[in-house]
Amino acid sequence: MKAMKAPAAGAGSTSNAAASNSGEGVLPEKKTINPELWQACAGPLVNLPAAGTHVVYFPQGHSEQVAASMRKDVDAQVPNYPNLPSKLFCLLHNVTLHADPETDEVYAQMTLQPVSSFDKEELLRSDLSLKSNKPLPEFFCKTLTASDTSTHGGFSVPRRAAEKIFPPLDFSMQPPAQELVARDLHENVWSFRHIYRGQPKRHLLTSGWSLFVSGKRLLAGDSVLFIRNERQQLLLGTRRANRQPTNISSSVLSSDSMHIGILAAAAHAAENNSPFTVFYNPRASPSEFVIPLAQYYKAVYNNQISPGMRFRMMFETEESGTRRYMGTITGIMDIDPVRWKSSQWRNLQVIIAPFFICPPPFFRSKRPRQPGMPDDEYSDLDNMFKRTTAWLGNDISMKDSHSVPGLSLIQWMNMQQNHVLSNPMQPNFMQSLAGSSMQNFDAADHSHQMGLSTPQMPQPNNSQFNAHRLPQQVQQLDQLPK
Amino acid sequence: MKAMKAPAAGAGSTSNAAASNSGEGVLPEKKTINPELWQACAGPLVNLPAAGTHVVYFPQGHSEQVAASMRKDVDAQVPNYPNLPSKLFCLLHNVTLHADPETDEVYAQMTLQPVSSFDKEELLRSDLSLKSNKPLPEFFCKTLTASDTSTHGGFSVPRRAAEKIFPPLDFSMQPPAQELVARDLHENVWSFRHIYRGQPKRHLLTSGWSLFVSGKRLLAGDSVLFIRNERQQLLLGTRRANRQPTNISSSVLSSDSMHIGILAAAAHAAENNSPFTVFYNPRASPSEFVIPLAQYYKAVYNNQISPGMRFRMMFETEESGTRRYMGTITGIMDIDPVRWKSSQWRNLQVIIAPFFICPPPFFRSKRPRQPGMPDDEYSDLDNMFKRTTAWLGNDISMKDSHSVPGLSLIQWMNMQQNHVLSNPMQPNFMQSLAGSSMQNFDAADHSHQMGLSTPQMPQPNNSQFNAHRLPQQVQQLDQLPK
DNA sequence: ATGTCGGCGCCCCGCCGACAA
DNA sequence: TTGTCGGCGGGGCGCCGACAT
Repeated sequence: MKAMKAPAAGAGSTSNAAASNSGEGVLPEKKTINPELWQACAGPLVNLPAAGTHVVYFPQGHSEQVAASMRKDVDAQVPNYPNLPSKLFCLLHNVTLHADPETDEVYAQMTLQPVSSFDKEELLRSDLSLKSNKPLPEFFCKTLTASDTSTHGGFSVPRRAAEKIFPPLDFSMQPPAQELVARDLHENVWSFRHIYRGQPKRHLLTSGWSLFVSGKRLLAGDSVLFIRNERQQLLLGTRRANRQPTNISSSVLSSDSMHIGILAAAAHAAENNSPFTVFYNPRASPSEFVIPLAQYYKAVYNNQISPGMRFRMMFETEESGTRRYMGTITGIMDIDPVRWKSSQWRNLQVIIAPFFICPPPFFRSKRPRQPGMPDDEYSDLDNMFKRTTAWLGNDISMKDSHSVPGLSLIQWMNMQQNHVLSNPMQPNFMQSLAGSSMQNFDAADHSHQMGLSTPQMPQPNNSQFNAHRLPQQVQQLDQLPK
Repeated sequence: MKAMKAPAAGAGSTSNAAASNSGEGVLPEKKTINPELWQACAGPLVNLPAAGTHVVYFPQGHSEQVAASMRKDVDAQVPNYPNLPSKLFCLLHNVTLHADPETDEVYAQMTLQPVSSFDKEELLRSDLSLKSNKPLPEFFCKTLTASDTSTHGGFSVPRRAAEKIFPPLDFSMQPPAQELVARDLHENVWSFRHIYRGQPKRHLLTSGWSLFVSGKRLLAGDSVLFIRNERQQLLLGTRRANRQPTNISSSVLSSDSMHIGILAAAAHAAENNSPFTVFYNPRASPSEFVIPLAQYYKAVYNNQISPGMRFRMMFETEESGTRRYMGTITGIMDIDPVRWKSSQWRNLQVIIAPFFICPPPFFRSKRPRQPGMPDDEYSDLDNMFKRTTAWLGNDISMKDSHSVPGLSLIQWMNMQQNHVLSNPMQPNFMQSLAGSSMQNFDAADHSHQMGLSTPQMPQPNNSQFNAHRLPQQVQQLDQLPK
């Protein structure tokens, strides 16, 4: 069997027509980023507002993103901007998608213009844009193993993923094989030899794979994802596991100046109602800080937020799916009452528990799974038990299975640090938690309310719910640059 | 002859004691950067002020550095800061040296505190710090050829460089060879096999070299430099040729916000006399924007700046040496009279000519050269003729060879765009020019003064001096991110 | 179903002098 | 003096199934 020569994978692809060069135009040779691939790399919980609609911008959240990117907290050198409110109502002029040419890290550039008022029609248009999300195309996401990234061999494709995403093989060949061609976020073309061989039989990517690994500088623990779009084309993206903060920018600007720049730019725009530009990095930022106006209104005016209230939270799984958890509000207070008084940014303290509707013990899913899709279901439920029982103990009784799928709460209403830790080895947890979406709950059963006296610092062992809580690890994970 | 196995070049070196973590502390595992190596990588014209002395800070220049790093000019979205003067007198609390862990790009972090006044003693101390620069250690710098960076072979060491920098070989061996061990800016250890072989005989680095090239991701055109310090240790650094702007930071902060951040941070510090932090990137910044106080005073108060005045300008050669050129002032005006009125930043328009003291035609230097050292002499003078006659024409008469080595002018007094272009194929020219140092001249002979009516836009062909001037190319080179 | 490893073929990395600029 | 290339030997890249989990 002769090995097929890898046909110049990643060879210089010509850039697309430079169309989306509005607004800032930092990168002169801007390419058009495929929106589906961008969304897949960003994760299933990320939802960008639509251009032309109205949004709410939170300077606090923007500052948090910089702090996370710089692995440095906001410090006291930053001056106060008394005329800058904790939220700005803005018209979102423009949204362009980007990807770092070195790391493939996805981010979005938004041009915002503060507005002093808006009418009902604009609110409705924002509401409409919430529902117009077409379903994501088929894709799968796999975390690379040591074997996948070593120079010793190729890439082992999960069976269901290969059958769902890749073109069907011609099984009359021995062994069945074909050439796969996929484009990345920068329109670079990568080609792989896809072969079905071995004993037992399995799907493998061989020729071309090592060029991809070395070209993208992938390491074990990073993830690769393949998409088949509606035109049956293959797209592929990556996600880095080791989220090193981009301290590269520290060679240009001090983190203090960055924070000042964000606040001063927003303050200047707010005073003059002039447009300004922000960058949103969904996988570096703890939370979304630009949210649709309708989402804000539903959260604030359609619900009575109070301690004891329960709601649904969405978390991202390792395979880029989603999973439900339950959050219980334990307190409402400003996270920074000095600088940002009466802010709605992270003003809820929450504890989190896994969310079951009707979990039969040791239930094993028999129906066909869809590993890559945001399933929002209970596939792999035995695994879930393993993880949850490890930190919640065995004496949990979930009585609140009667969920009321209520109105959407907004993602920025988030717990501060008062949450039960899931698996400390799962760094995605904090990030997913921060980006979680919420749905309110039947608030009738308040038997599990914590009633903490000092909500910022969780009191251990005052309830079965936080019996295994580890405040130091919570603290530590909070400071990860997720 | 058996090839020596490369002894794990670049294997994980342990970080030094974290000492210099004052001020910002962005990088927690800060290493102590070797000052001599940092200086060599920064270039012979870079001169950092000493900590504890007084300096002058120019927000305009700081903003220019960001613009150069972002490949984007300052635009109109930046608000005015009427209370921010064009220069700030500051106490320089702290200077720490850094190097980008990815690219080895050198930069310095400075903590400045604006002062409302200073006394004579502080001015004298600043003056003293100007003279206390001990001579640089021996080093050489070579631009890598295609053969140097290809996987086909090793590194060809220039003969004089090897003899001057490397430990002497034992010529009783056949062939003479030894192992070289050198540390880079991050205290990583690289080892090379240094061998003297071939017909004709030459110095080569073989085993270990390719690991260095791939580890540093060096390409043909990049430069590598070796230093032998006073303890006979080898240090090595790199310089990238393709100065791609660090648009990585654009995924965090818009360039507008960066400019605003710089100006707002300086304005806030100026109002409160509070400390602030800046980063100075000598090879990305067009000019130094933090200069010693004494240097400023000498330039402003010891000289009568006027059109027609001549002075000496220092340029960096490709081999990291220096070369003199002559500048003639053709105009004095604000570069941005709206935003920065009466600023002394780049308020001189200058034309440039090569500087000869007594150039014998087709003189060929016979004395031993020192390729790496800042020679400030006329080695390679025939080459210089080739370059200069190509753009100045043949009818140049230099009558001003009687130089008066006057007081130092400061580097920020710089031409705007009104200069004769040297070799368009030499991208270092603009950078060196921007970082040039100046010495004033005998201003008696004004016969070559340009007397331009519209100084910003040079009028072609109104003098023998700008007969070959190419404004468009000047413009183009000006926008390079040097 | 899939992660890891021994086996091993062959490509290409990398050391050599020839040769020319 | 030094940049490039043909020659060529050997290390490691990369394809294979075995085997374990």
